[in-house]
Amino acid sequence: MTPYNILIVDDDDDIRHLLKYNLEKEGFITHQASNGLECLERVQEIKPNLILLDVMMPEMDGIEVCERIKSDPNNRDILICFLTARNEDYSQIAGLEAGGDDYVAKPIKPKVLISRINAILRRLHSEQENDELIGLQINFEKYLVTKDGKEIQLPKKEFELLSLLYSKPNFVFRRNEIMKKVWGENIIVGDRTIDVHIRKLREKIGENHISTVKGVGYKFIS
Amino acid sequence: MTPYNILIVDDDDDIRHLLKYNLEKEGFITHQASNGLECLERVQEIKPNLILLDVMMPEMDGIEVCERIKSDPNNRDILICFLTARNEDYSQIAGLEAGGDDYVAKPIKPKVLISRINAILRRLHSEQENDELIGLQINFEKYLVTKDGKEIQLPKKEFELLSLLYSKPNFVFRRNEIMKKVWGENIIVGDRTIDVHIRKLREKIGENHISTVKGVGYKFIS
DNA sequence: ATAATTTATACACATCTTATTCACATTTTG
DNA sequence: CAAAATGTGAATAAGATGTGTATAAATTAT
Repeated sequence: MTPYNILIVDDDDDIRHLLKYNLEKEGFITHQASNGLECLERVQEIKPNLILLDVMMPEMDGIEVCERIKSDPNNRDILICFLTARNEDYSQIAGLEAGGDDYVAKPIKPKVLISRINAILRRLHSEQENDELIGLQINFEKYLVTKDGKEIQLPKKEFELLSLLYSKPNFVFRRNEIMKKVWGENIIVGDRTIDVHIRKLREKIGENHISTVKGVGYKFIS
Repeated sequence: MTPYNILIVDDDDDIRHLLKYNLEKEGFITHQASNGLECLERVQEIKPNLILLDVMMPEMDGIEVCERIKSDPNNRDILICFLTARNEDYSQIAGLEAGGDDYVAKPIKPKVLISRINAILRRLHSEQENDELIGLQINFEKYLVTKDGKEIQLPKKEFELLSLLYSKPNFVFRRNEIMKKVWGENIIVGDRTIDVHIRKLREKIGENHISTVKGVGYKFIS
């Protein structure tokens, strides 16, 4: 989890400080710019993940800044969230058309902002993760798993275990559920057996696909 | 991104066609109704995301239609945008009081309308997300709690304790009730155990979700 | 059929998390 | 203010999972 970089752009010092304080408290790294030009410079320097961009600024307004940033394909991963005065209806509309990803109305309520930011970043995140994930596929007929184009042969038990977890990504399977479904009702095996298979699976498909929920069970991470 | 369903309600065929054309060009799915009663029927059928509702219509005017729709709690997620003749000031006011979410003045300029619709839908979107975020959510399957968009993994006992309280928001659970349901009838643990778990929960999900009722127990605040 | 190889299970122990306790601080109530 | 209840920090116990290695069982090859 590398921390997210957020660039705060507003001509009002107080607002910048307010945002800086709240965002850093949440563990974000923040950077500042007080006008459009400065913003463009800093974007090149630091490649932030997200820009909080005031719409109304002297010299160059947020809309134009946004358009310029978005017009550079190198910046297409940068999210832009407008900060807009209430009832400033026009800017909302124009802002979103200019390629903004969201907007938050002033006066800014820190909690709302944080929620919103997390929501935006999560959206980004899940898209990215999905891309990555295309790497792991299960072929039930052929009894094999394809990871990053490479085919991995799994032994029966491991395959069945993985299939089970994979069947409902992110769903936590309890240990006894796993036991039943993979080993069967009345077969009794030792306590550590599941773990050992999980270990082997992790060795083969990578650590970050199966996660442990202590006291409960395991789940496959999508 | 499932496409949005928009119900167009106007007694003027030309306007309906104009709107239909422009909205479908933007990728929305449209439906039609030419009067209030028909509108109410169609609402039941298709549960649109947004209704564009003419204020001046024979038989039943838009205001009344709006009130009827909004009075059904099943429809509370449906947005209503009035179409109103310019300077028809009274209807604007009455319309918004009746529960409309926005209004657009006639004569309708397609571009303006589209922008407006996008803005409204966007607002809906982010508000929904806010709902998700501000109240925290429990996902029993995934065994995790979502707060402000962040997923929090809770240890078993804490999760069970929270689940219990969360199951009846604002209901006060007595200490011995909690004891029984989370620890079981015959398990005996010290006096401070519950408190300590409550403390940890508070550390993780925030102070203001669980409140103490002295001499009785704890409750989850919705 | 037997040896070789792979897969499954077991077990002891390391490591890490979670649960509980306890002594004491703080708050609330009557 | 005293008594009761709850909050808190730190210590400890209990619990669960990870890991290395051994052994059994099953497959496969010879």
